[in-house]
Amino acid sequence: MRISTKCSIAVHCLLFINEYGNIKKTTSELLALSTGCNPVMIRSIFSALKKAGILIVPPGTGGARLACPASEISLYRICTALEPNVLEKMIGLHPFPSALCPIGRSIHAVLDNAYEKIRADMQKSLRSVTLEDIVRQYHNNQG
Amino acid sequence: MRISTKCSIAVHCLLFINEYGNIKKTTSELLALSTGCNPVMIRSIFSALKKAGILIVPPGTGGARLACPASEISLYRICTALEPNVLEKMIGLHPFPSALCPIGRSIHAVLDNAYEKIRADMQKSLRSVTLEDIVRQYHNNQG
DNA sequence: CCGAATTGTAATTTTAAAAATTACATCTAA
DNA sequence: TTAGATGTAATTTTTAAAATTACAATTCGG
Repeated sequence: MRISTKCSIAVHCLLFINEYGNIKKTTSELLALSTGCNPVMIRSIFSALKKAGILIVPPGTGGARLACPASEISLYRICTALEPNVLEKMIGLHPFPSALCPIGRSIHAVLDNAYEKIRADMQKSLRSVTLEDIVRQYHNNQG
Repeated sequence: MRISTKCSIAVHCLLFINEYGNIKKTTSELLALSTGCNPVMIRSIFSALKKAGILIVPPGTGGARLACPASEISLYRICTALEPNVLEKMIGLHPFPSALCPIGRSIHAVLDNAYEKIRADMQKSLRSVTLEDIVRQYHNNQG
């Protein structure tokens, strides 16, 4: 699985809430309109962000708001909130190498070793970008 | 799109050819057996590796062999041979943000800016692992 | 306390992407 | 010339992502 569009939708919503959360009641309906996806998708994303301590979502009434400063919300936190094993699933393994072949028997162990390095680098990279950076970029863009 | 299983299958095949290419005629049929996928998939992967200057595939007769030293074949070269825009497709963008919303209008530009950093880091990481490393790991694993 | 507006979530359907299969033309060397 | 390969297009199957439907639970103004 790639890093799905959910991550981009989540960033979109968090940015929206950060910028306009005080002047608009940020409901799943409103954010569905803004992102162009459906309200159930938004609620499912919010549910995951809530569990991860990123977002406060008052049930019943609308008006989600950030649970912590934007500088503490990295892309890594967002991605793993939405899909805990995102890095493991990022690079696909062929599921049925032959046990009759010496390469087939050890390929998964060998690849895991190589991919582990890629995953560690990717984690570091995803940690290095925060919602704060994205907010700054949005402001520059609005210039 | 994630980095598909094609990349893992390609590494499997290249490792096989590097280790046993001189004592076995490495046909698409044989590698299909070893990897557990079908011969057409192998031929399609070989076709891409051939165009990228990684593999020599004599048409008609079997017996593919490496076109350059294992130390020059990085995971990045393999991945991009198989799917040129692999990094661009790695993180999904939601396709229809609303043009009526200020966030909706600029979200793609803002995300592209953030994701570009992730992609650059990922490229560097994928470049840092070569078939030579994987061959070494295979030998360690064999004891 | 009622009811409109909202969140929470399970179940289902639709859509899109990955992989396998089929088919057949082309190439090579014995 | 023929058996055993590769090359590739077209189709089908399988799997994963996303949308939709449905409805229970929550909140708060009146």
